[in-house]
Amino acid sequence: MNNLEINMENHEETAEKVSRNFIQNIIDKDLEEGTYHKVVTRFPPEPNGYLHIGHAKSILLNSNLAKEYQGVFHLRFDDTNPTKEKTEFIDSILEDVKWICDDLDTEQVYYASDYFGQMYEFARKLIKKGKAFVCDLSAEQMREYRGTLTEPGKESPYRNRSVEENLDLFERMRAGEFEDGSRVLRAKIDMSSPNMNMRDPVIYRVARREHHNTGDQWCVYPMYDFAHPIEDAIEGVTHSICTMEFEDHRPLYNWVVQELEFEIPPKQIEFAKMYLTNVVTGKRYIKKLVEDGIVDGWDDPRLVTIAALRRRGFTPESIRMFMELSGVSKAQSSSDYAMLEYCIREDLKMKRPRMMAVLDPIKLVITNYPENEIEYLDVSNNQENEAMGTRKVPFGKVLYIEREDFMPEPPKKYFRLYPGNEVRLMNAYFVTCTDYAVGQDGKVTTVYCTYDPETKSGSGFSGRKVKGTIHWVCAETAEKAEIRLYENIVDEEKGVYNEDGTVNVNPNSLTVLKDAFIEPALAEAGAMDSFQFVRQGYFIVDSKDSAMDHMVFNRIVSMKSSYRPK
RNA sequence: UGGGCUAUCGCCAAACGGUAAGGCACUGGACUCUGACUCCAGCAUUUCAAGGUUCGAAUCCUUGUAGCCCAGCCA
Repeated sequence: MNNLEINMENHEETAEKVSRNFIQNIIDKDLEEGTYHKVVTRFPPEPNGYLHIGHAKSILLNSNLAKEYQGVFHLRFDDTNPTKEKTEFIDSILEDVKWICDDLDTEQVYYASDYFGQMYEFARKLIKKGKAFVCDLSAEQMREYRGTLTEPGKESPYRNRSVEENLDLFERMRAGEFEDGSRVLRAKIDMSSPNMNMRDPVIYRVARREHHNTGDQWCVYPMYDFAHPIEDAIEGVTHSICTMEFEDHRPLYNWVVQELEFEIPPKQIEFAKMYLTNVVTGKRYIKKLVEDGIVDGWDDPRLVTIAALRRRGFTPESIRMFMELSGVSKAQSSSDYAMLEYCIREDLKMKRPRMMAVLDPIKLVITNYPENEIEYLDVSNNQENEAMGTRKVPFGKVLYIEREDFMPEPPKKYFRLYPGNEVRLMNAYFVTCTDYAVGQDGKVTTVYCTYDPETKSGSGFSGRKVKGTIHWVCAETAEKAEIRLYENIVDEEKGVYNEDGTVNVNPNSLTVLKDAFIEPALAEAGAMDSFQFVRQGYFIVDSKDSAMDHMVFNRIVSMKSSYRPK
């Protein structure tokens, strides 16, 4: 080993020092002190909607932690409230979680509803300990008894029922003897606690609802605060990582864990939710947009549900990278959408082919190019990754170029085509603009040029340089395509709803370009293939319906451009 | 105005009493057969504010200020 290699090694060691987040610090300490010996984490969605980008943070945080500590990660459906839950959502969540962490297998999937029997017994245990009671107060009465944020609550008149009576009543609740809402089981804690969650919280309610998993087996269902710690304990979860709004629930979580005397008590840790700037992440808002028909469904590419991002062309790798770059903390924060775009650009740029497509075409005629001749140029699929090989691209006398790549009267520092200027046609020849034609509407229709055969791409020509390079597509062989440019649908700076109650929708959230042309090689792509359209950004084949006479592409992200006229 | 939590660059986020990492964004410049990519340079004399302790404070103490969460038989 020579000195250089030694230096490199040292360098790598120092560069490896990556900062650890506060959760890793907690786990490190727990392991060191022997509180736990194996890390078990979980992601516990309620199947009442589709997952969005914010959930991806929780999924990845939990699964990565399990991986890092050679532990186990569970996907657990927190399906304790049948009034809101649907199998449609279970299916979508399963699909999305599998997509985000590609190594999830079915053994890691759990259902809270599978523990209903055990939960019922745990509730009885609480009753026997004198720590829970059946309460006959109505919902409104209970609200009155609860007190306010600044005033303590009053104890329920049913609080001191005997253990026997409570056991009997609870049994009859379960047997279906009482109407929905007529009685609940409550934990007996402290009505004067400054923490509202500790004021004798409801832990079981009566609800005659068909459950997607247990059918009509139950008519009493446990509440989150009671069920969750039990679910964690049953599964051996060590670190129950949730979002900040549950911080006030931690004392109750710990109360349940303690009163039920679990051998290895799970520990709840809270972190701040991920918000994205100018994007709707609230589940109820997304739900409303779907229900109101403002978007086409939960996977409409203008949303940031996982399904929508997937359809828009984001890769799981890009989402993972985004979460890694974002970090974890307890401070309320909102990540910049630009960072997500950076991640998908970064992920795609080396691994997807770069092809030519013209989104807003005008014709370019090469006056000195032979009539009816088509030549096939060798073009690299990705100049930065030669392993991606080459392809043949047809070239002829008549081409399409981008409307914005020609200006009759160019502003200063415009490097593209204008009368008298010479530019490179990418992967082909230099052309000089000699003339142009304008249609009745005053818009340019055709640009006339001459080309210089000596300047052919790959010929090594170095006689002169040009400032601009533009892309093109051969008119005779080009295929037609439809391009959809999606923007995130709602501008949250203005709020999701306007004052009159209408949804504040970005009117330009979807732009459809119907007259785009793509090079022939692109026409062979299958649905969900992604490409970089040279100088246009990254696109994904969204639809290739044989009934249509063209392909449909969605834009993932546009490219940066440092040219801004005026 | 009860309780809980948070406050470090436009946006995330490190720093754990020893003299403010990094990424995104942005701005210059170099390179260029993509005005992309890449590269190089610049971007917090200061950590919500004011006091205090200390040789030394983003870190400890005091007093304020601002934001978020909690009064579902939702999760």
